Amino acid sequence: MDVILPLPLPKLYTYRVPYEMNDLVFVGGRVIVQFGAKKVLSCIVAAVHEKPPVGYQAKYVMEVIDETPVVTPPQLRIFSWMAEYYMCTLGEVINAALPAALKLSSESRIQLHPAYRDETNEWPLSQQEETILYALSQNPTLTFTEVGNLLQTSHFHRYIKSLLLKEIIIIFEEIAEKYSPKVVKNVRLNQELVNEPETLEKLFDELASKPKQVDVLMYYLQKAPVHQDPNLNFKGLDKNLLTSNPRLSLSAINSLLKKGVLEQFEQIISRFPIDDSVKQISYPLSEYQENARNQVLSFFAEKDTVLLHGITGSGKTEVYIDLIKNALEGGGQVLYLLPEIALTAQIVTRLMKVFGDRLGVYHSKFSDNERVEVWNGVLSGRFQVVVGVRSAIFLPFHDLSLIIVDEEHESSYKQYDPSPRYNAREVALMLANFHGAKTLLGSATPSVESFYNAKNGRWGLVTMNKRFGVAVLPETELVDTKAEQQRKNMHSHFSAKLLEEIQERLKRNEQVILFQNRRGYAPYINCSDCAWIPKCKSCAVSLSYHKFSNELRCHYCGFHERMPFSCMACGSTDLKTVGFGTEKIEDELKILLPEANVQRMDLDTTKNKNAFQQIISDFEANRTNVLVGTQMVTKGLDFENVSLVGIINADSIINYPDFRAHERAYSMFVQVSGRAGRKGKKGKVIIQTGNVAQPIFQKVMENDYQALYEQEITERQLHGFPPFVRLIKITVKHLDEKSCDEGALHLAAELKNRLAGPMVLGPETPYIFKIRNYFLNEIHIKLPRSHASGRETKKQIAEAVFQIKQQKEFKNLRVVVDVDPA
DNA sequence: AGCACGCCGACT
DNA sequence: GTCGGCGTGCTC
Repeated sequence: MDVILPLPLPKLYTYRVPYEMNDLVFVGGRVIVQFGAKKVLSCIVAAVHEKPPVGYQAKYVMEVIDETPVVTPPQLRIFSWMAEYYMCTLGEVINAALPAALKLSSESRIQLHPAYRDETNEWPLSQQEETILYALSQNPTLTFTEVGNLLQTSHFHRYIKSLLLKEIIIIFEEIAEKYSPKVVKNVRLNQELVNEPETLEKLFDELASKPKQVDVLMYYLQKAPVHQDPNLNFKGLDKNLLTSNPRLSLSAINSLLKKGVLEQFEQIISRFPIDDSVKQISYPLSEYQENARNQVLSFFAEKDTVLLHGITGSGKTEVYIDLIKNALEGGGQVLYLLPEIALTAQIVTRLMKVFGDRLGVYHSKFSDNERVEVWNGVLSGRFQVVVGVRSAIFLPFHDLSLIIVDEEHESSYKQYDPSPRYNAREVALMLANFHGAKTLLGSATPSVESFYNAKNGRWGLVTMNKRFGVAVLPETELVDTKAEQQRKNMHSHFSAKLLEEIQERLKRNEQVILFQNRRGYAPYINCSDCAWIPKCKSCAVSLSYHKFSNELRCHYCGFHERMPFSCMACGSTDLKTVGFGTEKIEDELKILLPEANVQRMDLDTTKNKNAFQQIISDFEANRTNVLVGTQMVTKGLDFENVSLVGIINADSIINYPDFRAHERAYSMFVQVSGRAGRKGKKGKVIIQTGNVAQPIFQKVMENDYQALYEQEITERQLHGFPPFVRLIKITVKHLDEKSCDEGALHLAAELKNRLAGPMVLGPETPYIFKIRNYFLNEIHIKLPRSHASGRETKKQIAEAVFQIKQQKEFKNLRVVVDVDPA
């Protein structure tokens, strides 16, 4: 039997199945095996066969966990595809796919040897061993981690080994199922009392002197009228319903339980309660939307993928909902993907109203137990529609018929940090292909790649360029900050024009959103006397100043320290902040417009679970006049009362050294502008820039996506960027700068040797050349589209990396391969 | 990824 | 000597 271990190992491992487990093992189920000397872990069965690997005596499977598969065969197919396409191991994909609670892990524990007695011990014991023994006299068992903490060292294994050798302790492995079903305590009437109404009547007579207990019983009978339907008693009532009711006495409930009149029992319930009170509401489509829906459907008759290019406020969501309903009628499952910041309570509630408890929600803010329930709900077919973030593509669908990828252009569909470095949009297309499902990609500002596919006829293209209802497009005005500066019209980062407009909204009791794409107070500080700038010790970046916490922070490694009082280089106390982030904008606005109620929404103010919702509801209830924020304020939030949107510094968004910079900037401007003036009111957008001549503004103001696309596609063709080539980014990391540079050079040379020379670019030292103490170098591969999937190229890359790492001077080189980088 | 093993330099 | 620090290699 072959298993996939949730580790970055390049191959599968084969275990022998004990005879008695033969019938219990199947593909997609979890089994427990021992891997290595002691590690015990759960893994997924990938194949059941009888071919032992070359020359090895196999170990046996220890235990079979599941009675039915947790991973379905179509999932294994897509996981393998991901591993190959994104150049990672199956183990890494599985690891990312399974909710942590489905991954059983072992924690080694120690306890005293049953035969050990303190007084008969003849072994000399070290200080550390004494400490462990003492701890074991207080606790029956200790985990390895606990021992490590106890001794304040990570080298505790030698002491454990020593104690083991002296037969003082024993080790055992504990495997914990981390998923725990939610259990409620219920109470119900003693069944005899239900079966024999006379006994119940008699009971009431007996309780005449105990009015509190009668109250409890009456309440129970009112909530669960068992005399009308005796079956109701099986379900009983949630005990909390009784105990938390202030009109009922707790001691009365307890005496009834004691007497056996009521009995308590436990019930496993779902974390997503079935709420049949939700009436499924359907919104009728407008004629315009219906037309778009029909176009999508007719494209689906001949094409698998359709791009819906619909401007903000054109009512795409209604079209999606209608298409989902349509797909469900055909009996299949539907996956609706949204970027994290767009998956808000607003949209979930809206979908709930239509799909009720057939809808599963997969969000990264969910607890692990909740994720397992969604996983199981999809597996069992309870959830036919799932709305979720990028990781929802891992769910165990067995019969998808439609996938919707909303805000298709969003770069957050791409995962970078832990491998697999996948793009959920691309995986969705492959997933649809495997399931024979259709895919609808939607965006107001499609990615250049997608629009290219739609224009050249590979995909269908449906356009919605009218705003829904009476909503009108906002009016956009550019403010030239350079000119205003000269006219002394700038109050710090605010132009007189912007301030004036904000004040006007305040008077009219309308709301304002200000967008600044950088968090913190200032990106760096600077000594006025010696020009010293505090830098991160581990990364090649300056530290950002965060006023609220009075700290300097590194946005790359998380390092933070107190804001110094004086310059660390010359001792001068004249430290000034340079540049600005959301925090400074908030601060200054509070000073410039003291009457305004300003709130900030960025990564720093939304760290805890409820903060985000709190800020939103404050704004919704008009308790906040001005909302200052990063990208978070740009997505999916519909506020009717917002009539002004200000972009504080447009240039910082445009000026990125990246071939997607303009595309991203355009999309961001359009997205933010979309927040202004919904539902009838004409909104206004003010863009502050030092470069009014930048042609992108013209396109934003005229809402001319086509022009942007034409411009971008020309450039991409000219310079060889996607969609005309596939990009693969190879990052070479090393703790030593010289080894990093040399390793990168060698690797690039090897790649040029193996691949057609012009495809390999670099190595190049990136702008931020060190992160977390690792020096970086980048190599880019440009793979012509004619190379199909690039299978062969990837093989060559893998071999080249392997070969370089064989050389002992590059042993410690870390190589990260990113296929289709964002 | 962990984790063992083994080599090395430093501390008392 | 013992302790703690890495580098290296392996896991059916």
